[in-house]
Amino acid sequence: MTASPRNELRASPFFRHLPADALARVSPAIQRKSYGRGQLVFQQGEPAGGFFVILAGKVKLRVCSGTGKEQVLHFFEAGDSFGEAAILAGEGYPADAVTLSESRMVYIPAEPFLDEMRADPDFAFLVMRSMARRLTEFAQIIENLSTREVRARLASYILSQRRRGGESPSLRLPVGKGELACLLGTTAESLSRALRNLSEQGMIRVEGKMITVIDPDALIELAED
Amino acid sequence: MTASPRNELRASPFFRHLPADALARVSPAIQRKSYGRGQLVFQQGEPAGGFFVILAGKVKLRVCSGTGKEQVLHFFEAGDSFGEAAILAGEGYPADAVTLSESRMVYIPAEPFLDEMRADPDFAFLVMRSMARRLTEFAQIIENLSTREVRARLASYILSQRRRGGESPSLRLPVGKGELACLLGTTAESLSRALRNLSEQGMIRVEGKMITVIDPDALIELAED
DNA sequence: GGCCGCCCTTGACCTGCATCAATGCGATCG
DNA sequence: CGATCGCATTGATGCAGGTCAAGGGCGGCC
Repeated sequence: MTASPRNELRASPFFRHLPADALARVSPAIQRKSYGRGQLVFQQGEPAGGFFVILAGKVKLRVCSGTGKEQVLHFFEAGDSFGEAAILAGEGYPADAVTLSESRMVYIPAEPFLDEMRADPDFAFLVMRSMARRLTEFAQIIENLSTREVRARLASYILSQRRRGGESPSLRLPVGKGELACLLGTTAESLSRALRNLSEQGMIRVEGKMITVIDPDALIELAED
Repeated sequence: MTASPRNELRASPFFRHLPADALARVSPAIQRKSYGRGQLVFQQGEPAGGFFVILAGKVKLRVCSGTGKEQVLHFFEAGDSFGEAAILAGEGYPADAVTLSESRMVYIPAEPFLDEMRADPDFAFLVMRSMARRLTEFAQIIENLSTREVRARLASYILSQRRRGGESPSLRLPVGKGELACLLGTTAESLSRALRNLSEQGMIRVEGKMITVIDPDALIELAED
């Protein structure tokens, strides 16, 4: 269990590249944390005292309205980190983080993190790049939510997953359909109908969590709206 | 015209704090650019070779769907900078930038910008903070678009503008109502109806671009959804 | 002052999608 | 091996808000 935190940290892109002495500097400050499924890691508005690296499990970042409607911003899995931006903004976490499964993580307090960035420009650039990417990702979400209908968002999501999977025609949904609906800004019911529709049109085949792309060009056209 | 680019740069938060020698280092690389109203500064997907600081004028950052529906991400004005994140992400600009009025700006190429960040950690932190803030702002937009109805988004916008204006009860819209509608993810027609509705409910008073908040508590309740 | 063009408003209509409610269908467990 | 729980599907209905079309106000400009 407490065996080798450092080796585990190496699994995160944020730490993989760190020179050994840097890792040694931050190591003493970090804490290990375990969560059950569906637990709140932090909450929107809570002061951001540190960030998290996932060793095992899945986490969603989400915002909620007063009436309970939920919108997922991002799904994280083992090796990912989240919460860094909140430290830099200095305004409290802008969203909730909730585990989707039993998870183990490390918590890195703000101070050693900021010190390390100051000391190591390459590390700082990595953090910046990751933030900048997230920014373009959020811009994508906004574009999808605001300008596209549900079927188009779904098509766009399927295409993006296919790209990540090396253009292989079939892919496995990383989360349940209810959660996916929250990422796409719709409901489980509407997503179900959209999936059926794309199947009927012969663009995809759906078998549980497996989706096979049959007609990529039709999907692309649909996604363009 | 060419009088004193450096003094003008000082108007930007990004450069105000820079030591004189740093400013001297970047100055030779920058270019001044002028735009008419409604011109495209850069386009979604275009490789990001640099970023912009506005000396005079207004600019909107927006995404568009294939069918032409537009969603504004942010309005920028004199002193603001935009496009930095695209350089760091290294993936091309994630949105369009369009002038809302005649504008003068400076263009700073990526290289001297990156060099300066490497050389000056404080500067790098400023950039990071600004990106992190934009990230929380985008999260807000996503929350609004996805989980709130138009009237609630409008209420939320009015309250945020009131905060910026030092809690003064009356505020002036920085842009036309058509543009504002695009920021709120709706149409000019729907925004018009929402404004009338809030007026009828006695929450605000509307006179052209001037909005007076009459019942802040009601607005707050409405914004919570 | 009067004409024109732009932005805003208002009304009537229509549609995409959320909502509600019921059922299906595996997995897990006693 | 049936009972149960979580998740997914399907159908029926209602509504927020987008779209289309027609004025209305106002400032700029000749």
